[in-house]
Amino acid sequence: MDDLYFKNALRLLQSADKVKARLSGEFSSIHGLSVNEFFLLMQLERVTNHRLARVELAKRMHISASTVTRMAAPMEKLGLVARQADERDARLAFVVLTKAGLKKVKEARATFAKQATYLFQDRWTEDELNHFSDLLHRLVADTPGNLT
Amino acid sequence: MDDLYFKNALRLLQSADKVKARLSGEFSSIHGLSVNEFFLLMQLERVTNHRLARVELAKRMHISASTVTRMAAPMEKLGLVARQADERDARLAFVVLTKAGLKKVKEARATFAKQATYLFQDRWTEDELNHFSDLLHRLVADTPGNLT
DNA sequence: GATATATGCTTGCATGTGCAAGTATATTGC
DNA sequence: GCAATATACTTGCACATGCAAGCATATATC
Repeated sequence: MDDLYFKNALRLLQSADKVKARLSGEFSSIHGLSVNEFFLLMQLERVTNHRLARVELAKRMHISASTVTRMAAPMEKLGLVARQADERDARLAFVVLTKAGLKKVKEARATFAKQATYLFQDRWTEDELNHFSDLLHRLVADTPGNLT
Repeated sequence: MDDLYFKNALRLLQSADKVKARLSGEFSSIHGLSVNEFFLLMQLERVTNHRLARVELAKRMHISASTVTRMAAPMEKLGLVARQADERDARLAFVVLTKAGLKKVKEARATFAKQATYLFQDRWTEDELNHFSDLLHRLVADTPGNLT
């Protein structure tokens, strides 16, 4: 069994490396967004009021708080997100999705979907896709940042 | 079907982010190696003569050639890998695993295996693991750098 | 054999990222 | 109410990484 654990973890990371490398190039050149920035926008999109505290965003994306600060800054300059304070707790600085950000994330989603299609289409059956989806879900089901 | 493609690609990347974040911290503190450095050593370990040209290593790891150059330098200082020239083609600079590197990769493999165990043990059946492994394999089967 | 093109590697630069420390605000314990 | 602690965020630093340019060598064309 140990070998099976090892093999699965390794293949998971290698597959993701490959897919991410393939996505990254084209993705950023189309929308001026990195895949990670796209993920950040999607986190905001799916949540009530389209806003999250920086710490919460960090947890959901498995990145550090400082990275959130630094990712948000350029996107704020582009007008995709805005900074919003909390009335009760002056420490909190929400990242909130703007109208322009909402539009951008919808466009980027189409690109991501197209790339995903290239990855699986004509090679995977619907059954395989459903099963794969279920198994992957088990790895992220308990994660508050699961985007699916 | 489009949604299914999208969901699978997204879950794959999110799962990997989560697993990698979890691995990274503990892993580097134990062996002084990053997960990526460990992957590089494993690429060398599994290949004839334990050596690869930098360009070949880059392809197999889905990283740029310059990254290989920069990853190899510190590991060379630590004595884990060495530089080796080709007799026929003076452009080639192989990265070759040393005896110390071979020892290190075996130790690190144990740590990786332990972490992988935490990930799946008590939550996944053998059937599920085998099926997951097969499906992941389809994503990397045609990749020369597949480590499994 | 000389020139043009291709290939392998390195380096300068810009950007992304985590950790530890610093600052500001909240909460807790007394 | 005040001191101690905890939390949210930012910033300095170190390191990782890709791209484009540069250099050296190999291969192709003539």
